Amino acid sequence: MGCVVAKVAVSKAVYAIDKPYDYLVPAALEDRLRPGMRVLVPFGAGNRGSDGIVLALHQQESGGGLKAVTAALDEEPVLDRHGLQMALWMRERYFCTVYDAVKAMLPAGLYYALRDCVKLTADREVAYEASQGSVAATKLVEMLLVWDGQGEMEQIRAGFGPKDPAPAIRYLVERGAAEIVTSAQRGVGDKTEKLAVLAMPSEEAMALVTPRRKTAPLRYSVTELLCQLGAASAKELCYFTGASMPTIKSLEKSGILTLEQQEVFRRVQLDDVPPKPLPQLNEEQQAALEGLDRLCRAEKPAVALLYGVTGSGKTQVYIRLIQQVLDRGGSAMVLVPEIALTPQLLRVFAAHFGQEIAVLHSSLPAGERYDEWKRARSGKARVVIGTRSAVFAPLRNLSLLILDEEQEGSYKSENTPRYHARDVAKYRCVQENALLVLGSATPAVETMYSAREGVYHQFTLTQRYNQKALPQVHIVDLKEELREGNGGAISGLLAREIGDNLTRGEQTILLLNRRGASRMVSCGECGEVPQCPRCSVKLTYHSANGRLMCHYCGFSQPLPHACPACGGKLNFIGVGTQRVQEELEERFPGVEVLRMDSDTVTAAHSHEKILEQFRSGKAPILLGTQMVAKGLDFENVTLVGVVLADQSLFMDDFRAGERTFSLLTQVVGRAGRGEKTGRAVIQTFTPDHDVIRFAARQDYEHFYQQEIQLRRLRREPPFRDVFVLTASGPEETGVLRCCVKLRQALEGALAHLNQEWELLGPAPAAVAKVNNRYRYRLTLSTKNCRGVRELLGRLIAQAHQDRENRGISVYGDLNPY
DNA sequence: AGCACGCCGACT
DNA sequence: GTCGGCGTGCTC
Repeated sequence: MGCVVAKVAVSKAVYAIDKPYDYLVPAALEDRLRPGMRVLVPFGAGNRGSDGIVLALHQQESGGGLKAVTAALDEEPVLDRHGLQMALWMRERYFCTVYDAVKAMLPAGLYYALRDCVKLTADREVAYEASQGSVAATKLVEMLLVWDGQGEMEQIRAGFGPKDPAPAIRYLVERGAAEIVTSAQRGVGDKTEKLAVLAMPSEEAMALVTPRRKTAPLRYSVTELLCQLGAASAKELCYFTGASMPTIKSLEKSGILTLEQQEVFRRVQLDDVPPKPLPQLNEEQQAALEGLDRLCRAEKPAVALLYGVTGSGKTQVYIRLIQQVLDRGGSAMVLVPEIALTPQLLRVFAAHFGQEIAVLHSSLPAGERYDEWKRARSGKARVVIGTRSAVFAPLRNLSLLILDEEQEGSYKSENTPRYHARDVAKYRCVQENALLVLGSATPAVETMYSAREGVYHQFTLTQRYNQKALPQVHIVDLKEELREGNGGAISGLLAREIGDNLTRGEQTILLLNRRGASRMVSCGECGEVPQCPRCSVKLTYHSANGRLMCHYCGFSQPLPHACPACGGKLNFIGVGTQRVQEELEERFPGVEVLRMDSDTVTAAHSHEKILEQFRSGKAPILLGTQMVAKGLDFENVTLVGVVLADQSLFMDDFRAGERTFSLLTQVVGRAGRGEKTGRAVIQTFTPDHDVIRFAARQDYEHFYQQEIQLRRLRREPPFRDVFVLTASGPEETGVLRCCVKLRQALEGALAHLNQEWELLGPAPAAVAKVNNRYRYRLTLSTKNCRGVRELLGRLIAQAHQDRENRGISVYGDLNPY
């Protein structure tokens, strides 16, 4: 007698034991179940429910000893053959489980939150009867009766406190008084922002929390703040008071506030955008279009670099190219960096493709994201535009994939699976025989290298839009400024230029590198700088809420009145945007300075609103971090100032030069987009640094020449790949021991490797401790090949299973930074 | 990682 | 004599 067996990638299987597990398909599901559908299966000794995805189905003589699939979670496959293949590819390349990859590929709205519940199967008396003999079981019965006979595992754990409820549950289950059920419910996830609204008159609310002000200070502070505001996002409440989500939740339970779903990213209305005729192209653009279109129609997949200086009209080429793809019945995808996905950009595309567009963005509300995903899958939308994760969008007949600003770091995921959208895009284009277009004014060194080597096709746009000259750039030596007694953030020259702009009624953009934008406090007496108790970083001061905060773990505390160590007076150090703003207001009294950084960008004051305010010309100066450098086209901006160019230059990673060059080039290009010629001022402590000089001249060619030589010399990408293995755990010695062991195992295995390699470490990570976990890393530089990936995968799994490594987690990352 | 099975000390 | 401590070993 034959039976159907499903190979399933299981969610609860961690990396070390991740493999396809065989499950019997019950007769009732035999006709319905297909590969790519998610299922609910029992897993582990406790047969707890786990979700999984069917990788394959096959006939087998007997299914002896196999467990059976509990239920199908989908009506239709959520991944096709290519999708499943890609998940397997991601596992090998990014050292994640197959299901981790699957989760990254599916929209959050489709994600099932699995809840284990304990359900009483007997009535009140019988249940009590059965629980006789175990105090804990009796307590559990009482708890469950209060909750109408059923309770979630989380609730029960909370109710039991430090005691483990598992034995009590087993006790009842064995006696047939209860059962464990796993329910799959579409989870909304915590991605969407919750809006807290005061649920009663403020006097009443305050009366409720005031008596316990001493014992529950956070509840008090949150309520107090909410009374003032009436409504605020839960995130903001936490930010300003230092509370965390449980506090808010408990206030909700007490009926003091209610939580409502709020859309983080308002779905941009694209219905009312008037259609536009196709853009006219100049000769260069036309040549690029024709070349790209030829590649797109070719039998074989290809990669092309569209290298065009800022303002050379890459977008027009994209639009024409997409139109031709649509005319042939294909579909296309445009990926942009996180910060570049603005309503303006969406409108440009909507003007040409209208309802054919689906927008996929990680901060879209889960429901809408799911809708857009479905529109793409059904073929209703044939142009997907989105950020990193949109690379997985279920488009059919994909024939063109555009990665704009391909050098941007936001294409690399910093969480499991640590994929790079460029790599995934490349893989996908090969799978589906599509053309991959990498667009950039400052391509990643690896990309340009491939283009020069003839691996990628290259198309170049050299002419700036309406033939505008590049801005005049001045480099200011801040050492010189210091010698002349100006220790402020704004040099004499920059101040004069700003002054000129003010009198002329023209606008100025000032950029502060994020790394330098943090502001710390330091004791004037003993020099102490308050540090995060859980992480090895200094706390940074946020004036918006008057607190010292940790950017790594979210810890925060009110700014102390005096030094906690010696009682001395605290001074502010570091040049933050706030500090520059103050300095500007001093120098130019009465002039409005718009500030844009992660502090000022909140639910109420979005990115877009600030930019709109600036665009309308109300404020003469816009000051901000990286976000001001990207894709802003303002007619009236004639001056760009880089307050401090050095910060990103002296990081200890090989991409520092490339990133600095790209950032400076982009921001300098922001000056003079309109009729008037622009100027730029770059302030730096290292005015002779080549990267800064090349960027000032917008000279990518020489920057590239120098950088590629350096990379060759140092054996960095593209000549080799970098694998970083990071171990983290609560005890430093254990983590270190784990790394040393890993290193030894690696060295042994690498000895037989038939290619060059170099192994560094263990060394503490740049931030050695995060959330009370110490982090050490090994760095292996060698050419990325299957052998190395398999070796590393094996070693990570091994480390995971090592008894000595309890509590330590190890992960691998390919070409991080 | 979880979770069960299994073998030793503090209580009814 | 049992409840419950945490030391090994497996997960279809």
